[in-house]
Amino acid sequence: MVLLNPPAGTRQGPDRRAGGRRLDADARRDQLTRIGVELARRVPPDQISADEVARAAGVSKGLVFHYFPTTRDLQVAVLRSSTAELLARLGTDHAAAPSDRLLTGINAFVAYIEEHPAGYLATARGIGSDPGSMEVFEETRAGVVDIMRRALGTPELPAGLRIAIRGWIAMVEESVLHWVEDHPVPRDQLVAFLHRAALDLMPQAMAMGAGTLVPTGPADPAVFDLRS
Amino acid sequence: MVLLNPPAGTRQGPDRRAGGRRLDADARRDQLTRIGVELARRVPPDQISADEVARAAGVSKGLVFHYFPTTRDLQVAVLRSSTAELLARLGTDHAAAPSDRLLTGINAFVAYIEEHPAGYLATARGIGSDPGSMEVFEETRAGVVDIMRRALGTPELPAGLRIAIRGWIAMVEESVLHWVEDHPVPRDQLVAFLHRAALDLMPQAMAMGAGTLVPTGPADPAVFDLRS
DNA sequence: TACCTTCTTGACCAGTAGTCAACAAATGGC
DNA sequence: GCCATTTGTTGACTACTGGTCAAGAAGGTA
Repeated sequence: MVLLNPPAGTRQGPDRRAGGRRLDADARRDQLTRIGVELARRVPPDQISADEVARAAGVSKGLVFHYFPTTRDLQVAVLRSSTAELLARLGTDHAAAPSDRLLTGINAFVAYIEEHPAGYLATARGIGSDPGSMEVFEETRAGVVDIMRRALGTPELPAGLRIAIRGWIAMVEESVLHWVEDHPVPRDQLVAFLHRAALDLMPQAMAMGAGTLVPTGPADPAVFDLRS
Repeated sequence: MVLLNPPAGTRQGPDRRAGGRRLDADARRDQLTRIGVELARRVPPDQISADEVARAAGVSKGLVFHYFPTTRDLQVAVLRSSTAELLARLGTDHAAAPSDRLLTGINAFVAYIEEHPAGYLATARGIGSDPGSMEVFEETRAGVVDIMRRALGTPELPAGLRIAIRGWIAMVEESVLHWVEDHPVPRDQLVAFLHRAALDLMPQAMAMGAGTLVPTGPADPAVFDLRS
């Protein structure tokens, strides 16, 4: 019960555990982040604890707090590292035409979610209210918007188009997350639908804020009535 | 320092604070939930603590834990109570035509977010990874889908259409949350865009899973190339 | 060897979620 | 009016976990 701080010299042997060897700062930080990303496949990112990461790495909890001042910082680093991979996979295929690059991107996104369904669900919805995590979310979504901007070949996006692109990205995310639960329609039809949706929505989105109110093409209210 | 449990009779006076009077179980539970909803306007729902609610209600922390076994249960009750109001506001206007009901619903949603921008952002994205909270999220989204199903006048939705509706809802949410930050386009144009998007997407969605692959209308890949 | 820098440790502390035995306000006979 | 039972309520207590810090070990350098 009486465990007073032993001010000197009561130190046990080296105790070289798995990752316990001395590493330089960057290597250690990377190692801890990697271990966190590993853990995030099983545990939602907002439930990763410094203690857990420390145990998995074979180091002391204090060391983890040395590199990540708060648990949130650790979680944000894990989150950022995870989303970086997704962004990297979406931005390929630079030579093709915009419409084809878009299709490739949608396929890559579906593939990514098929690989880590639980993990992506946790990072997409299990963000929590932490400002740092929300910032990563924002960065990621902005990153996807920027990939689309480059695919479109324009230096900047009109406000209406930017809003529509963000909305469309959310639609893709939600559709795929819901689809992956039980695959109720063929995969290629889902992809085609989302691709087609982008092609249809963007021209109208450009009209937003430009004075003209959705002037292009037909829009028959009756198509929205299944009883007809 | 030595505060041993006084096993008998050391109890101070009645101490009737604001809400400290004896209430029957249902009334007390409702009161605590209401206070939680109040708090949720300032604090993200996943940061509401039993202690805080207890203080605001003028009762002991133990009492809150009597009604809500865990802090999560409290937060989920708050969340559910909040989203119930939103659903109630979206499902009105039963007499109008489907397309008009849709428009009314979009307007109601935009109005709701304009009233509680921070609160909605926190509940939409700050859900966290708690299973209970995710369940409320699912219930809410399913509720909106059902409102649209009734507006369409059909007893059940084809799989492809259900996916598309969920996707469209996510698009509306994301677009409006982004729009409300700085209102870069006129409100009515945003609403018109989202309305038009639904009218355009749903017919194509119905084709999903029905064998035919997006057969209706024009789809020119060139419209997706701003350089043209 | 002595010295310095940098990485690492583990005892400790603080705050908070959750428990529980006891208490008190109503309620219902008698 | 009084006693017994039920049920809402309390607050001291415990357990756990995020975070601190003084001290030490490992490696480099002269």
